This record gives sequence, structure tokens and C-alpha cells, in this order.
Amino acid sequence: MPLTLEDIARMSGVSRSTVSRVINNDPNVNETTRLKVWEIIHTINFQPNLAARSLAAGRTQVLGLVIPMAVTSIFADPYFPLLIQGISSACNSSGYSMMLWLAEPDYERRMAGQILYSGLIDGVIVASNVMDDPVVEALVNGKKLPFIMVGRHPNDSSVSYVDVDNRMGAAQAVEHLIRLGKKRIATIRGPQTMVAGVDRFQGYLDAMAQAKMKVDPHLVEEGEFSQQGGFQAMQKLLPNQPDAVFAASDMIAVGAMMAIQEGGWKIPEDIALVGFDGIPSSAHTDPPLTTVRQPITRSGAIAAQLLIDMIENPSPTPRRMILSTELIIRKSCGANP
Amino acid sequence: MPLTLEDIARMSGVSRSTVSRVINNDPNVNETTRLKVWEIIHTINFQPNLAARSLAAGRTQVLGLVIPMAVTSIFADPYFPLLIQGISSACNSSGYSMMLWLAEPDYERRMAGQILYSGLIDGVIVASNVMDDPVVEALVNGKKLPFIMVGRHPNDSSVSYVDVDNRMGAAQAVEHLIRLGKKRIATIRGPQTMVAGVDRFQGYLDAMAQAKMKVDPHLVEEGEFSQQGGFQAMQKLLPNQPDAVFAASDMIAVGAMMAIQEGGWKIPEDIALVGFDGIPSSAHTDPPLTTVRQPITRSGAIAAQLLIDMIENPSPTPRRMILSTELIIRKSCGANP
DNA sequence: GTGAAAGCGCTAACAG
DNA sequence: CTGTTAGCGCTTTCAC
Repeated sequence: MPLTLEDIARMSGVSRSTVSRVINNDPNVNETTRLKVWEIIHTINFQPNLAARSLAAGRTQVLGLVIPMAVTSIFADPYFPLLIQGISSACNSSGYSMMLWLAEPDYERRMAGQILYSGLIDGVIVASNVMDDPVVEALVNGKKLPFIMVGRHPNDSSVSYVDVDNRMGAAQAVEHLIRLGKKRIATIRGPQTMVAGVDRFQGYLDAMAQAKMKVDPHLVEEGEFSQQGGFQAMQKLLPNQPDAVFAASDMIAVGAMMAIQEGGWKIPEDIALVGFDGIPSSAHTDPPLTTVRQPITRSGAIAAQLLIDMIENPSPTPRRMILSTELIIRKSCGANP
Repeated sequence: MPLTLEDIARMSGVSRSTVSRVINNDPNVNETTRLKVWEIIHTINFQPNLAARSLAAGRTQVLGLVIPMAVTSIFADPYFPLLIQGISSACNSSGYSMMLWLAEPDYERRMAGQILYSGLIDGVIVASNVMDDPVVEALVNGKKLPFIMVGRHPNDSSVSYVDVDNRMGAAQAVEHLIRLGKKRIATIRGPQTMVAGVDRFQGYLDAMAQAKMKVDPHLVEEGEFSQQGGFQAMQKLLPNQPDAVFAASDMIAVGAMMAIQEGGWKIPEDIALVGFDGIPSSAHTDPPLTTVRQPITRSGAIAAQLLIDMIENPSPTPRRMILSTELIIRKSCGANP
């Protein structure tokens, strides 16, 4: 059987409480005692039972990461691995662990309850850009577990989140195309059921309005945030002869690139192309993709840090953070950097 | 505050014990009572506290999935999402939940202890093909937590696992190339630090030996299980003029395909190509990839089922399962299906 | 078929 | 600074 605090206490000649204090870095412990107890804990490789800790203290030092999407689509985009990496490393450096919950749609509701009341996690990070997500709703209504979203909540102002400035980033990309003299600027927007999809499209509209260019509905297509989504949308766009395309994600842009080249057009000569995300592979497409870089890994790290802060220093005001993006100019837009 | 058993008991006019019995499907409960209590549990959407259950009963109905690799590389290959999907759905249909632990190398040791003694999970599935994995070692030595590997353990015969017949599958692929009259059959083998890498390479050797063809060391290259790994290995292979290549994974094959075509050769006319895995996208490469399909999702589901069985019906004999593969003939090998 | 009572391993007052 | 004590919410004998 695994050892318990009691065992360690007996072995080091102190009481259970003292051992507990040592483990939890309570300042009220004699330095000599502390060292002696640590010594034993280490040689024995003692691990306190998390369930017992959870029950007694109401905290586990474990954060939940919920990604409410089908497993397969989660990993079609390099976005999530980068996000997870950021969260994971922030957790590690704060002494927290991360549990990942992948929520297949059918199980969302059941899971929601389980997460809220399982007592196994101190807080939740929800990485979802879907509007009206039931998991988020449950968290909002439950009001029991600290949670933070990656990607802003569309309308509830009491929700904490970290997001990137999708709207501004998109607008800058489109302004860049306008500055290059493009006249028929199309966009492949993401699903309008996702906040990021909406925000980036809004950025496109902003830039067009700002330049007093009117938006031709034939130059607006929609696609999933995937290569295939971009490919299909671009095929529909091609007959309408855009001279530039703003794609709502790099994966969309990659798909669009394939459709453009397959149709016999050249990038950027015939059609300029700009993506969004700045995933590593965007630098290695042919031609290299001009894109709006968002700090994905950092978003994850900040989400974790904010959540930990919310857990350790509760306060009624929501934490908010909006990270800015950066336009990376490469070959696909036709500008010479 | 979340409700407790006590609350449900009060609301339904029975004792805490009875509510517990109802939740745990204890047969010794009056049918009327059972219905009444379920009714309340459902309308209230009561969720028992998992930590308390864990502490009291020593089981949580939660399975841990440990993937001891860097986060980013885990998702470079569609293998893991499919595996996770299988595990996840098997858990769900047995009333278990799944927690995913991504083990960054540096944290493996710390994590290992945490997993073993956290008391939060009833068993562990380890998806790792790395030899001598410290997490696996800890699990083997600890002998406390039921666990199963996806991919056989290289030498410990007491370990339970589910694996696919990598060696046989690889041999069949190579035999197929031999049957097509190929004379200079190269292989891009996976890392020999991974069991699957070793087994598939052994299958290549088996088939060559069987056909009494000698293995030219210049026709054996090694690469990571990734597109880039395949690309680089193929570039080294090209000067040695293979007329066929057996790639140890589909991602490797995709990379090899790029290298071959970039070098100006045609597939399958100049070089025939066969992959391994049967990931969905292998059907959509150009040309479509002949490959050895392994039942990834099913491996995951079976691993979960076996583990649950081990938990619920303990026994000293290890559970073993080897799934067979299937050669999918498409265009890239030059045979006409 | 059901309730009472003990206890899982830990933390957190409360004394000293 | 340290030990004692009382639970956290649940399962599980053991009586009835």
C-alpha cells in the first residue's frame, strides 16, 4: 500500500500535521524539522493522496482543460497543440497539473456536471470558440468553479478570458492588401458560429469600410477552419476573380493556395494571399505565407496563470486579457519585405 | 455548494446509505425506493464527489491515459487522435471517464509518482512505443495500479498490452513489392528506440530473407515518424536508386513522396511506395498511397476495455491482444487493384 | 431492505 | 513551533 502522512510522521518522529505543513510549505516549521522531514519524503518518494487532499482542503492543484470538440477535429489544426503546450508549461512552473478533457459533443452535458462537481480540479480552462457552448453555460450558471476561456465570451461580461485581438489583426491584414493596391479583395471567413470567425470577418469589414471599398458578396465565402474548408471555399471564389484573399486561418490559406495553384493562377502575381495564425508551417509554404501571427502558446500560458491567480486570490471581477497580433509579411501577398 | 448524498437522502426520506446503494446499483434496494431516489437524483442532476468516493472506496471510475511524449510531436501524427477517440468512446460506454496526461519528458518522473499514488484514477493506459519508458518502469515496479500498454512491452512478459501485428503487416507489404518484381526495395524505418519501429523493420527483414533477397545497407534509412523524417530519409535514399520503398508510417511515406516527386521521379513508375498505418489522408495523396492499415481506433477501444476488465476482475495473468493488419492496395505501389 | 457508525488520508483550526 | 482534534463526502460492514 502507498504510504500515508501518518507513516512519514512516524518515521520522522513528528506529528502528521507537521508533515502536512512541510509538504505545503507552511512557514511555521522549524528549519531542522523541515529538513529532516523533506529528507524522508524524498528518499521514500512519498506522494500525498490527492483525493484525500481534495476532500479535506477543497483544492487539488489540478487544472482542467476542456476542449469541447470532436477529438479528431481538435488536432487537425496545429493551434491546439501549441495552446496545450503553453498551458502545460505554465501549470508545471506553478506546481499545478493539467488534465485534458476532450468533450465529444454527445457527452458534453454529462461531462459538464462531472467536471463541476467532481472535486478533482480547482479550476477549468475552456478552449472553445463555439458560441453558446453548453459546457461554458454550465460553468457560468454553476458559478462554483473558477474558469477562464481562451477566446472571448460573445456576450457574458462576467466571464474571464484571454483572447487575441482578432478583429484588429484581421483589419491590419486587409489594410495591408488595400495598401498594395488590391481592388477585389475577397475573404474566406471561418464559421460564424465561432467567435474567432465572427471577429476576424468583422475586421475585414472594418478595413474595407475604412477604405470606403464596398464589400462584394461574391467575394465572401465561408469555410471550416481547415485546409479542406479553404480549398473548397477558394474554388467557389475563383470564378469571381479576386485579386487578393484574406483567409481567416493559415490552414484555410493553405487550402486556398492549393485551389489557386491548381486553377493555374500564380501567387502573389494573380492573387495575393494572407492568412491568420502564424503557425510554424506557414513559413514553409510555397510561396511563404503572409499571415497575422497570434501568440498561441502565450495565450495558453496566460490563461493558466490567470486561472491560478483566480483560484489563489479569489475576487468577483473577471480577469481579462487581450493579446495583440503581428502582421508577418512574406511572399504570398506580393509586397517586398 | 454542491449537494451531497446527505442532501439527497433528506430529500427522499431515506438514509445516506440507501442513496449510495442506489447510485452504485446495489441489488439490495427496494424497487420503489430505488425509483424514488433516482427520480430525485436526476431532477437535481446530482453528481457524487469523486474525491470522496475515491477516498472511501478506492475507485473513481476514471482511467488515465498517459502519452509520454512532447505535446507537439504527439499531434503531428493523426495516430494519437484516432487512438484517443477509441479509448474515449470505450470509456464512455462503460461508465468510465478518461483523463489525458501529456508527459513532457522532464516531468515524466515526477508525474509517474503522482499518477501512481494520486488515488485519482483506477488504472492507466500508456500509449508509448519508446523502449525503457520511465513511466512504464514506475508502473511495473510499483505493481499497485492496473495498467495496459498500447504497443507491446519489449521484454517484460508480465505486462498487459494490446498491439497490432507490426512485424507481419510490414512483411506483407514488402512481400507485395517483391511479388511486383521490385529488385531494389528500400525501407525508411522508424526510430529503433521505439518498439513499433523495430518490429516493422524486422518485418521488412523477414520478407527479404524469405525471398532470399539480400538487404543492401544503402537501401535502409531511418527517420522520425513524421513527414519531415520521411522527406529527409528519402533524400538520402534517392541517390542509391531504389525501385521501391517501404515506409514505416504513412507520415513518413508522405514525406518520402514529396522528396521523390521533387527529385523528378514518378510514383509508382520509377519508384513504388508503400506506407503503414492507413490514416484517412493516405487515400487522398497523389497518387493514393498503398498502405498497411492498422485498426487504431479499435486498439484504443480494446485497451480501455481490457483495462476496465482488469480493474473489475483482478487476476495475476496479464491481458494480451494482438490485432491483425490489412494491406490496402492503391496506386502508389503500381499494382492494379 | 435499510440505517447507524466507522473510517478512507488529508488539512485546518485550536490549543499549548 | 508543534500536537490534538474535527471533519471533508462517500462506501461499507454490521446490526436490525
